Amino acid sequence: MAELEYNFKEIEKKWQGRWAEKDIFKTKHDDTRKKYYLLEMFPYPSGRLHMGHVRNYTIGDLMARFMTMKGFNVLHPMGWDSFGLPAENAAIQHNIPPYKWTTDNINHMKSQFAKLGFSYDWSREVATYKPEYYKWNQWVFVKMFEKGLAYRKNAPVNWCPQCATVLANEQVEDGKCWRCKSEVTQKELNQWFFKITAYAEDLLQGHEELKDGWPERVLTMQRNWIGKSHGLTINFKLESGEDFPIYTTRPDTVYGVTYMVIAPEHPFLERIKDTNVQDFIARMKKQSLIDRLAEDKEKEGIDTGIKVINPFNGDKVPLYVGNFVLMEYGTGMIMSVPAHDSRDFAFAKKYGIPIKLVIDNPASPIDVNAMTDAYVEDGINVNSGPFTGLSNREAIEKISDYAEKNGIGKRTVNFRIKDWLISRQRYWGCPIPAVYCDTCGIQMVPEKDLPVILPIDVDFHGSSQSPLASMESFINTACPACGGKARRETDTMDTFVDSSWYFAKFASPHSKDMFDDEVNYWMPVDQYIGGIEHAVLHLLYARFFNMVLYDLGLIKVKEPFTRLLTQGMVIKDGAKMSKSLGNVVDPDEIIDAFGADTVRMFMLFASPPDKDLDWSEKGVEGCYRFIGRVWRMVVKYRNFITTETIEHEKLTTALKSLRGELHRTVKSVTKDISERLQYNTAIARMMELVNAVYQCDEKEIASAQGRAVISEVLFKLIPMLNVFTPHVAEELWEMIGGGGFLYNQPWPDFDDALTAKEEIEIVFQVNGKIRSKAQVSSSITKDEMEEMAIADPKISSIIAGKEIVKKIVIPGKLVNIVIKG
RNA sequence: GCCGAAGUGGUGAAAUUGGUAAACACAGCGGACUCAAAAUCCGCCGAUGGCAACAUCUUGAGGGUUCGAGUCCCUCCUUCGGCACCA
Repeated sequence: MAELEYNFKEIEKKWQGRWAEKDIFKTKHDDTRKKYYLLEMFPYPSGRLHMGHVRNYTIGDLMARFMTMKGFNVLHPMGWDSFGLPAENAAIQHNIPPYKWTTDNINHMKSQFAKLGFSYDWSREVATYKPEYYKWNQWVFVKMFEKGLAYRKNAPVNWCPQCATVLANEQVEDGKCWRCKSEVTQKELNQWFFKITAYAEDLLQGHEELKDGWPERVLTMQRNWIGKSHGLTINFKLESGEDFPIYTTRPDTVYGVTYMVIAPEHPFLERIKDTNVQDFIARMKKQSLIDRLAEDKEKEGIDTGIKVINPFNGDKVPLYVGNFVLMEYGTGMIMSVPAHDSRDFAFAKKYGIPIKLVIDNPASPIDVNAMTDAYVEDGINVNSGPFTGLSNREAIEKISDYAEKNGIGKRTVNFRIKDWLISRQRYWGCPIPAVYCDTCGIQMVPEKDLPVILPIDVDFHGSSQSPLASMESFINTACPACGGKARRETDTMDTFVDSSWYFAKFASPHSKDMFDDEVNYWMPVDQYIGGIEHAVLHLLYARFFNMVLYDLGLIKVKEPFTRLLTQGMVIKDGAKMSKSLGNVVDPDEIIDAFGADTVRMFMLFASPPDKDLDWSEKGVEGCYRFIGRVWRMVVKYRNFITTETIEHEKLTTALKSLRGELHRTVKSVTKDISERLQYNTAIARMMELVNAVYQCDEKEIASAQGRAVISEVLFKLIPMLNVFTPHVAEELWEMIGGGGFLYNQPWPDFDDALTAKEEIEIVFQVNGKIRSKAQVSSSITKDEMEEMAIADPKISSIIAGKEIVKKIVIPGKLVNIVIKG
């Protein structure tokens, strides 16, 4: 009997070998079936898979196998986000060249993928560190440069001292570097940017298309990040007559302006000679932006002595320099209305600036001298010239109309999102294809000379500096325009550029050009799966990049990801598994102890995919037990397999009920997977079915009709198991003589007529409280239910002598009798 | 402050359209098998009271709508996530 033990090691090896041998996961264009592109976010090849990866890819594999069984032509590729800083750190610390370190890691992780039995089409593998891939980063970069979407500018940028490179705004979290968590500082540097702001409106509009398929919270995070606001730019004037434009979202308060504030970095301030003011500006500029904007930071300012004229009422108000005004937002200058803005109120109190009420509370009039904070609610305009008496909501529109008609203002839309800083002072990334010539200035490398190859034989000498920066053989080149001496850009691209289009490359991985026609057969990705942490990073960048590719005519869809599933984290002892906390569980160890099928099932059973999952070794054991229970059941009944047809009406009650359970299980498992994305309950339903088989009398199952029923059970249950535990499912399929790869079998169907229970339990309530229950035939009528309720001894004793107000009968569920007194 | 998600047994969690709260599993307890243990199979398992039948209570708190609320509405509390001197 030894060969009939559940030996997961042998089984998993056997089927992984057969799948590979027959190359069954390879995908081709096929017009006879509907396409389905399923993608999980590709990993950074850090060396080993962690549980988060296992969870992500297990969910993806389930959906890929399910859609395949449902008859779709499924694209399910995998690749490597293989540029990035950890490779350089390994090089510096252990003197391993980044290329070798990365390649070794890819090979190791690929073997781990194989051990998990994922259904990837490896013939489409893509790795971003390969010249044939990153050539197209450079090619698109050149196109973007030509369109003004890639540009170089001097700007204050985020600098991570630990990583020795600049960072995009999206990569600074809470003032800290997203990768190494060290404090980010500000530096004024000449850097390359992608003009994502040009697509701010499109990125926002695109949400309309995504709102059914994406989690609400991801859309919200992106909306907040894009930060669209509607307002009015008002041309205040200096006494000299010069324009002094400011942006406000509260034009209704313009009659209440009592001072103006300007950012310390504003070039306007160069004209001020006053040494006190210049000292203040110098001091403010020294504070990093992060310090200045810290939450509890005291607002500081100084009067410049300059007066600004309000175009609405002619008021002359003082101009202050203030540390809280941002140069990058609006015009870098603001109007201040202390009566109706808390920050302005505090500042005015501190510097003794007058406060002027222009919006009153209609419910309880405000005494401006008694105010302890600004009045920021809606109200009625007062002291507002011709606009006095309007509701402030109305005043916003009327004042804006007036400003536009009289040339003193213009309705303006502002966005908080800033351009994407993409240059990195690092070695292990895609070279930026720019050349600097003293005569011709910035030049792009011509298309015929692409790719600019990143040299891989480099020596770090233990230094944290990028070796490119001092590599003369790389730097020295000829100017593409004049042929004279020129120098290459030594910065590389943010690795988020690499991952902004890989999903499209999977669709035509071997094309000579960036893509071939296949890209538009497969795109968009129908279902994308990955972590929530990319909500405003990768998921925003990729949408932007895809829109650029759309405008270049390379891709026919504007939005690359139709549906998005953000899977939860893997938690142990109340915290995310991480090396620093020491609560990491190595997937390899668990696979060795229980098998890949068990690990996969646990990942799907312990919680719904979008919620966090609590790691529990006991829970893993439970899944292992369930697989064993199925195994023993199949071994026990495998000799009963028959092709005899079932005569349903002739079945015994027990067999009828088992068969009903089977069809109900298929129905709910199908729905849980395809509609509800709730794999934990799908597994629970299968457990119930297996429990029902164990509950069924063996002699009944051994009967002729019993054999037919158990055959049906096995021939439907095992294909369902395939998407959760593919190795053992294939083995059991072979055991019952299923034939062919289970991977290629159709998903089991069910007969809806058989899903109805013959006998159901109904409840009898009095005033909504359950007082009695009864087993009845499912064909019972409403009238019969009502009669039964009244006749029920418990019910009748409760309602005896009471007035019945009404009776509510819910067919197949309950009877509720409402009584008085 | 603004926006979003969540709060259910000892634990992970179910409850699909407002209709039997706690499915399924983990842990625990008991039984069968065994010389014994493991494995396996079977049973019990929200709280309180009761020998029991049973009764009462129970989905963060308090109100409301309804014959009936975990689910809908209002107020509040807590936790997590995002944005935040953005004018």
